[in-house]
Amino acid sequence: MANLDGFFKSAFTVDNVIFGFDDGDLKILLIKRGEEPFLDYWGLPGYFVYPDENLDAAANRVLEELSGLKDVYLEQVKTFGAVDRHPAGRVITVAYYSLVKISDYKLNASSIAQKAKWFSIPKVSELPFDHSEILEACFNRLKRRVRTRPIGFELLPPKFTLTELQHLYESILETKLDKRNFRKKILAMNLLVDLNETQEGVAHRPARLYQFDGEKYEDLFSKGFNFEL
Amino acid sequence: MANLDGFFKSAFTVDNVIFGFDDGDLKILLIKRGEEPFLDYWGLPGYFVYPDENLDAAANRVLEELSGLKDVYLEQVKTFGAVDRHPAGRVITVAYYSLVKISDYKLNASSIAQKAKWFSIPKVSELPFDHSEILEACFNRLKRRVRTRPIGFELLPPKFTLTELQHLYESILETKLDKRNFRKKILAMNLLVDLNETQEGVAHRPARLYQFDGEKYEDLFSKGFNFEL
DNA sequence: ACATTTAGTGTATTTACTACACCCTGCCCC
DNA sequence: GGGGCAGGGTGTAGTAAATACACTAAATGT
Repeated sequence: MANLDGFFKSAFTVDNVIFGFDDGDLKILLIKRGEEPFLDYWGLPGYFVYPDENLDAAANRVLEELSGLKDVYLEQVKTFGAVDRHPAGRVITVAYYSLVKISDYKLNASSIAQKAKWFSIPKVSELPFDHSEILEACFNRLKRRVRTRPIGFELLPPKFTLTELQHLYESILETKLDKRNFRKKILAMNLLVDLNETQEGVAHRPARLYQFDGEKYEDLFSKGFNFEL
Repeated sequence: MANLDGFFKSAFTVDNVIFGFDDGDLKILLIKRGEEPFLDYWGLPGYFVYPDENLDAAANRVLEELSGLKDVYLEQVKTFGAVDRHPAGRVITVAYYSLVKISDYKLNASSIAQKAKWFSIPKVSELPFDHSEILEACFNRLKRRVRTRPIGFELLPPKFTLTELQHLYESILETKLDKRNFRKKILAMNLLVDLNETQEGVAHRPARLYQFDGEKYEDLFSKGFNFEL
């Protein structure tokens, strides 16, 4: 084998765009950095990948250390490797996004995050490193993916109303949707279970609650069914 | 800044799935490896990324060293980083695919490639490292991308017939398409220029030749037009 | 000239998409 | 306890897009 020592001087990190949905708004979780560079800036959660750690595992670890959550939806999006993107040397980063139910989320005290906070996406301004570019790539990926895979449900509590679901899609896709057409289409797929329960304590007519039937989806999917919204 | 030295001991490579279309078949370019590990195996072209080189540049370099081609369509797909994927240490690889016109392709003698050869995709068997997985990911990406972006033309000579174009789509999508509906749809987009020329020297009725109008596409695209096939 | 091979064309049917407005139900407040 | 308020919930008609389908045309080779 040729001498490759000169190549083994790089590092890589994972960065994770963590999406949540709350209060009718799509949000992402940012942390106030506790280390240089960019000390005290709000940035994407991320960290170096350990030598004996797979990439997906590293992305999961970052998420779990920060939030305590396991088994969340996680998808690799793109790798960013501009030569000068990190001051400490050659560091490429593998960007992931994940979808969490904000109701499950519980902030963990953590060495890498002094403070974490949910931000509505339009309110996110310039981020350190190339994190703005990473956010954009992940958001774009989510926009496309959410139309062809039933991953929106990862952002909602187990029981949800059709209006909540519609608002979720509206904030991801950044459009308005027609109520009747939306309901027609989503119900026609037969992937929602009507729980015969209604909201409580709302100051208006309570809405019916539904649940997503993941098993049924898997079954249909394996037979060639394509979710499409 | 905390001591991060322990992290700066990794390397990364790019691997490139180079697609071509010839003889009615979608093909990929493999090289017979000239180095350990996996000496003499057919594998994907790829190499280490130099310390001062961006990722896209490295993928372009690999392609150019091998084929002499510049300015080809290139897209990053996914990064593979299993801990044990490379015997020389921790090496993650960023997978790209590229689309070349086989007619332009001219084999370059190269240190990393003793020999290169086009393989029809179904005839590709097990590849070294995780290259089979990489191929699958890139092929899947191409299948999706080709339906929503006019990138198929990158694989055809500048002048082509509608039948050639249809066969190209059929071999990427691995389906049969209806001739009349295909022509109706593609011509309705008004992105093909009828050159008023016909094939010569064919033992049947010669077909008209068309050219893809990339400028027109860019113009329409910027106004919200979506290619969709 | 005739057999072979691929090129090229139109219509009818079905299916999916879009646009659109009113009544219902429960709570709150006066 | 009656009226107002705030969403919840429902159907149809028109339009556009997708599909299925079969014959004639033009060149070459024998």
